[in-house]
Amino acid sequence: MGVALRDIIADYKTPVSWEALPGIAAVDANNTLYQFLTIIRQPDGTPLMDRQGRVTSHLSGILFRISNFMAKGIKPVFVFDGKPTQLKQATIEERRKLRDTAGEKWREAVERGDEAEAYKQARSSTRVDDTIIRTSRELLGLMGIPVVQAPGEGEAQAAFMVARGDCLYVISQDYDTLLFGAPTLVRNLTVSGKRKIRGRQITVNPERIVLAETLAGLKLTREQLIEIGILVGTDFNPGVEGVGAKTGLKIVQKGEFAAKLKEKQPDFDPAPVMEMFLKPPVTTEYSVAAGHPDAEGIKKMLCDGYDFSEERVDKALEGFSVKAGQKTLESWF
DNA sequence: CGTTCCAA
DNA sequence: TTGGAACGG
Repeated sequence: MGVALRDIIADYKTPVSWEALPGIAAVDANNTLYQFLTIIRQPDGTPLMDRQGRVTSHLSGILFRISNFMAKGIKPVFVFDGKPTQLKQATIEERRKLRDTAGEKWREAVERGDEAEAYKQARSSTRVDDTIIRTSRELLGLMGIPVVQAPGEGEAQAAFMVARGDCLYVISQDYDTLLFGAPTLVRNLTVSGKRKIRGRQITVNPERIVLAETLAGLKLTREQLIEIGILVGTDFNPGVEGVGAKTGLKIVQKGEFAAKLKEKQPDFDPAPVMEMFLKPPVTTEYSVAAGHPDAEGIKKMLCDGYDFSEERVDKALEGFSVKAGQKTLESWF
């Protein structure tokens, strides 16, 4: 998915404890929903569904994660994607094809009883469609979570909101927000900290990446970081074959970005992509103020509408409303 | 992913 | 009490 800068950013990630995170956080909504939909599945790949067969994985993810956020003093603002730019069309089309193929392979794997393959293909067939967006927004509204509609990329809008000081950091798994200028990015903000990767269980801790520290450490300007992104490939351009983050870093540090592109992709003009990261469409028409959670409304939607257990929803709401607006010990100092 | 269950 | 397995919808 996101721009593959992991290998050069690794040294500038610092573990961060939950105690250091209270405040307003700009959540990359599409990234979060995609994550829920890919991961909250049964071993054969079937997502959580109500009795009518409507997918509910995202609703489960939102309910429990936000309940935990609230209990820890993290006030999320969900930022949704707007209209994709023309630059992204090729990527969108490519992803659609991959999803469709995966959907077929999933069905085939289920038929022949290959559970591991079914799970893998099901994940690859994940799509954050209009229904997922609509139902997520409905639940967030009932929870009193502010929602921001980005004019373009949600990641750009989230970065902008942090840069303006309206939010403390962006929550996303992708590094794209750094290219969009997010001063601080927090990854792996999950409660359990445990993840099963290929049968192995590993502990994943929340980590913080400060853009200024990363640029200083790599001796780069933000424009140069974007240049590396362009070389390895972004949602807006395919990248140069055989160039990863480390090679890209070397090329850019030697000042050979333009020359390398001219050599490998003579017909490609990187200026519009650079422009997209430096001056993306964003809006100041938003509010990060949280509303009051409507416990009855949430129960009506989830329990009556989507067959959630009332007991579990009640429990999630408990941590929610009790701690909402309550000062954490940390914030007194 | 996050919660709950259950064996040790 | 703990942590891996099963469940949730």
